[in-house]
Amino acid sequence: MFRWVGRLGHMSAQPLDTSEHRSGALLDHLARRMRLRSESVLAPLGLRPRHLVALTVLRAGGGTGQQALAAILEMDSTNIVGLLNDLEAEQLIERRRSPEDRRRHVVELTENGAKRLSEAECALASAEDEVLGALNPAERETLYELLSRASTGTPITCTEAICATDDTC
Amino acid sequence: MFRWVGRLGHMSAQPLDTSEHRSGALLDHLARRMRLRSESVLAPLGLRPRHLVALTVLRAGGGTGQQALAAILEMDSTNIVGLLNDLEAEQLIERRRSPEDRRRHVVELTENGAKRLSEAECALASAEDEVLGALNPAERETLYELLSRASTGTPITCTEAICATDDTC
DNA sequence: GGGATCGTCTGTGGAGCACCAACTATTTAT
DNA sequence: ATAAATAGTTGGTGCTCCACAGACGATCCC
Repeated sequence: MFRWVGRLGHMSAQPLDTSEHRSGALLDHLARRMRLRSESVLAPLGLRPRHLVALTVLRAGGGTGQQALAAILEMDSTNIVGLLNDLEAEQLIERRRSPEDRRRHVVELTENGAKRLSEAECALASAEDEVLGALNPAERETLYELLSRASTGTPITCTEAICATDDTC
Repeated sequence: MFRWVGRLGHMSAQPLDTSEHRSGALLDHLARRMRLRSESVLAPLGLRPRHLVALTVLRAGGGTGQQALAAILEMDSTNIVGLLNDLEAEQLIERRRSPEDRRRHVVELTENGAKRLSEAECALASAEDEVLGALNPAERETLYELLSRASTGTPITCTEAICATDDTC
């Protein structure tokens, strides 16, 4: 509620009363639960969770070089190669040389890839039902919308150094 | 928008038009991004991301046996031991023998643990700002609330076999 | 007493992934 | 034109996470 408490009196701490609502741990927890279920569901489709992440990112913002992709996925670019090799072997993505910079490989989802991704998402319905069972459809949609925006947007509007000061927190 | 399109005509497929909104991949993606940043931030506090997950779960629903904890975290119970050893070594949790079943170790967050957890969440502010930069405070709170409910609740109210039928999806 | 259960310890193996080094193809700067 | 920087690829190394199995003591239940 109030992140500004204590700013005025310069009182030292009292971090207990309103615990900061950080989503990190919950994100981690739910992602794990989901991933465990996804693995078995995705296996018959020849995919792994991380393939699905890559495909999803590519669908959201395709046509990027694979170095940019490495930045988005925050993976080492050398490992991206293997990942894309898997996907290209099944014709889910295409690597085309960029016309304006022929060093660059422009990665794009193929029609096949979009279809496979859809199938996978479809197959994950029951897994999601288990993990997000406490949320009704409208809430799940809200969740999706928020996650989607957070994932693609990432504008980092202001790097306001609020918490970077010396204060106890 | 319309998830009910095509339900009436029993047309076969067309999975392309409105792709199912599955949060799994996005969850995975964001959790990874967050975890990468968390590691460096949490290190000076002597914690790792998975410790934070455990502490968060314990704060939400403490006083459980560690086998129950293993079920919640969906980890092997043998690995829970090491995780709790780490936390107990720093007096962030306590293992007390259950009075009614003395085989059981009831795990609970100590005051120290709650404090450390708060500090960690506080320290993660900048990390979260980077990852969830596209969301405003209200949206982040909504996200937190949804994740929290999904994480703790898990009642799996109705196992309505909507999608379990033969239909293409 | 006998069998099942909880927690603990140890070890093993596979998977994910970061990092390093070397190489090619291409662009850009001097 | 030559040098330096960049994009991608390949191969290898090593660390961490984690599931799984085996064995053990303590305890509960029948």
